[in-house]
Amino acid sequence: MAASAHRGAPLTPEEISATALRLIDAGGVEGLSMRKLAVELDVNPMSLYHHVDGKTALLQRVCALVAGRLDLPADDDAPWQERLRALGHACRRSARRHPSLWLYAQSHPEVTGTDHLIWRALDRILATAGIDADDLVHARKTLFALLSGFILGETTGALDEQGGAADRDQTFEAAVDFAIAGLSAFRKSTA
Amino acid sequence: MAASAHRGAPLTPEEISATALRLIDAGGVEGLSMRKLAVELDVNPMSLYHHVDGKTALLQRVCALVAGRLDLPADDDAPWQERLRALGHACRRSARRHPSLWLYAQSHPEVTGTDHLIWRALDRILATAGIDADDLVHARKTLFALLSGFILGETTGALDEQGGAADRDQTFEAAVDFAIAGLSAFRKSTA
DNA sequence: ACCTGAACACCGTTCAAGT
DNA sequence: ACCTGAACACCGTTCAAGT
Repeated sequence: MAASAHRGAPLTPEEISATALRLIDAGGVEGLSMRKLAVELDVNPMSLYHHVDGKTALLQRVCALVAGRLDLPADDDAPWQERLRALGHACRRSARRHPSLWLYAQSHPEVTGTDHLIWRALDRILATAGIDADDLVHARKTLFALLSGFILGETTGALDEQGGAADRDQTFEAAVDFAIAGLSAFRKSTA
Repeated sequence: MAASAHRGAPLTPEEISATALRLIDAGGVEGLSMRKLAVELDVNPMSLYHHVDGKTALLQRVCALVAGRLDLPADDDAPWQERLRALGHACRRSARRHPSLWLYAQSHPEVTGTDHLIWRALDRILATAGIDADDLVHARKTLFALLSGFILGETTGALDEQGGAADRDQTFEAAVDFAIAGLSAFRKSTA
């Protein structure tokens, strides 16, 4: 009845993270438990604690796994508007693939370490856009809020429930246009 | 040792919600349990189930309690920009008073029922701002995302951890300016 | 070294029995 | 009607004992 000894291979970290991600996608972060993960890996629940430092550490690794798969836009010479749009799409794509994990990560930022990859990329885009140095922090945080909130609303469904038969992709494009126009508030401030 | 019979009064819904809110503010939504709430009310844990339909229903009531205390801006003849700003400040104030509840509510929108109060008020403001009817849904959802994301980031601390010694209030004002400028993307679309 | 059973301190919730 | 004890089906995690 109980899970028997693991089949040969000694349970790699990659296997643990990948399986956890699969369970999260299927049943949500709330539905993941160390015990269920152990069953899925055909292993005694307590064996996991020899490879992971606890549930929080496990979730951190899974977040890192997903973050590594983001395909952020290159720093090419495309117009900054396009790169901004591409950054948003990359995040949305990932969030649609792993909704429950994104929901969790956004409520528990300590688990992702403030997403270095994404925000550094955003900073480079804003620099190209000619944002005043004084306002760069404000601009980054504001765009962070907009993107974060959009993905949150899309993931929870709050955005859809707000009525209006509008297509989600269409709304997202509108939000990007809004952001591009909004950035003028920062560019003009010292003019 | 165990909690004895309740002291006289027969445990009103208001008392339950108010006590739950207090516990949430003190120890987070995650830290609230039916059992702890019962101890706090000096009642047997199972007695609660005669007055509330379960933990989810309890959280719904607590959210409604907090939503009722929002002081949203009046529909006066102040400029729409000011009313927009005031709407944002009202939400931020509430979120700062009850951070854990807001965090929970934003990840579980089913618990708030899409916040009718706030979004109806926002719609009225946008109407005053002269947004095209075609774009109103997009505009509302975009502002929803921005406000929601800002409060999320402020509540979790993700916004602060992004470096920059910028004052939070200052960043919020900058975000409102950004939003006001961004709305021009909607106003010009049919011109 | 690696694995494991039992145990601890929790959960939300059900249900039959009490008053 | 209202309350309650015991119980069920879960959690994450510790720890001493096994191989």
